[in-house]
Amino acid sequence: MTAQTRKPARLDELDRNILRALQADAGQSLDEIARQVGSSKTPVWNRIRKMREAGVMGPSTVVVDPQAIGLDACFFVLIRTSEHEAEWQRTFLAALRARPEVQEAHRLAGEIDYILKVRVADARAYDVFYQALISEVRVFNVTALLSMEEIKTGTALPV
Amino acid sequence: MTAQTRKPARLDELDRNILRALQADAGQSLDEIARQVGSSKTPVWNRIRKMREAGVMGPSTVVVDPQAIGLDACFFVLIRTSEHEAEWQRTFLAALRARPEVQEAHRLAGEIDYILKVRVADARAYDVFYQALISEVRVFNVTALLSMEEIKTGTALPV
DNA sequence: TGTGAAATTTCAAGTCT
DNA sequence: AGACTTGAAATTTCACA
Repeated sequence: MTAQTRKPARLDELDRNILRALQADAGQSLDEIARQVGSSKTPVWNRIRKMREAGVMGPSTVVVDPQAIGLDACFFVLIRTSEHEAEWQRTFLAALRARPEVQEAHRLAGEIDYILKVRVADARAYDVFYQALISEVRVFNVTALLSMEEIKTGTALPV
Repeated sequence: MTAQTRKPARLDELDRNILRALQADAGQSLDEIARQVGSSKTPVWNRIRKMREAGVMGPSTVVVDPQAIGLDACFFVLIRTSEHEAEWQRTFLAALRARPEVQEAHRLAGEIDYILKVRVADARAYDVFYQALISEVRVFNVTALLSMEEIKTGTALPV
């Protein structure tokens, strides 16, 4: 159920064009997409179905402006730990998954063990999050990097 | 055109519920959403329109599985620079925005000046990206953190 | 504002070239 | 395989409470 699941999934040029169009705007009609990729409704629709089933694309979502809902602060958190037992890791991952302010979490290769992207209302709210986290699980060293400006954001992949 | 645009946008409980539903799955029908938030089609539709216009939510997109399109490597790149002139920054930002492998870029407070999230096919492709970047713009120090496992990903905000 | 129903589009399948 | 056709369901509009 985790990590490193191989997804072969051969995609041709038409598939990639469809993905590009959908990433730009998933709310478009089939006709528009078909026109953009230079094909017709039926084949486009069949390919979308196939890619959905293959897990190439997940459900569609809307991107919400964080500031509009009062989430003005974004931190990247670098975490070093001394513990590497399975049990510790299990608790840690569960804690991360349970906290909605953690937008992203990766286990890393090298000196730094984990990196998190955390979105909160302000610095005060980050401290609350931080205190809660270190009380739940033992970590060796934590560095928080505060974002001053989002230069680029987006989930769009170069397909 | 950049940074720190204030978006007051008063949202009530119904708005927030609608956002939650749309973040979970933007492909749902109006009827389903209305049922979930305990309202009816037209008011829900009006609020969605209003929030779209206000920029609270952007266009809907699909999340594409990176592995399915051969993007198996994910790096977080920490960048220190000695230059802080406006002209240098302009060039640097333009370079980041132009490169599709850069999924995210933030200007930071503190010792580290920038953090990037970069998605590429493999370590070799990362090196190509890295060489291209440092040939375009002078940077003092670059640290690349390789992700071994994506514990949590997603754009869903806790609205 | 929210409600209910009408008209226009769009989806999703089946069939045929 | 891709193009036409069709029934069902969705979106968007409009008049009313």
